[in-house]
Amino acid sequence: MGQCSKFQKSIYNALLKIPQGKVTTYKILAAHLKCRSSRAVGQALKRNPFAPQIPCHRVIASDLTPGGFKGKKNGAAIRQKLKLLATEGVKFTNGHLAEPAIIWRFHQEK
DNA sequence: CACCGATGTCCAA
DNA sequence: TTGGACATCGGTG
Repeated sequence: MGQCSKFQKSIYNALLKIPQGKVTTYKILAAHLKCRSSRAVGQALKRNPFAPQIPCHRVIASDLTPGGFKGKKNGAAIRQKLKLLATEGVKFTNGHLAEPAIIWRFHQEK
């Protein structure tokens, strides 16, 4: 972790607060970090050297599509992401999140 | 549906 | 120190 910037530490710390079975979005996460660019968050996650110990797979896009995983926006990596999420009880149907109600918003801390 | 600009951060030269 | 590249988003045509 010594190689990580404060920004990345904040991201990883926030990720660890997401309960199993819930997901958040790049935008929500960015807002929680007081960062106006969700893109910056996505780039940090791509660089995440600790996947999947740090649950970067619990972050999806705002339109409820899976987003990316392991640097890829589609392909085997995404299938693995969906599989991981399925293991945690998060289901996707027809390419989008089945139950938007499980989206984790940081405002309630529990 | 496709394109484009705004936005914060990281990395290589 | 600087210029491009991003696991994005929202607006617009």
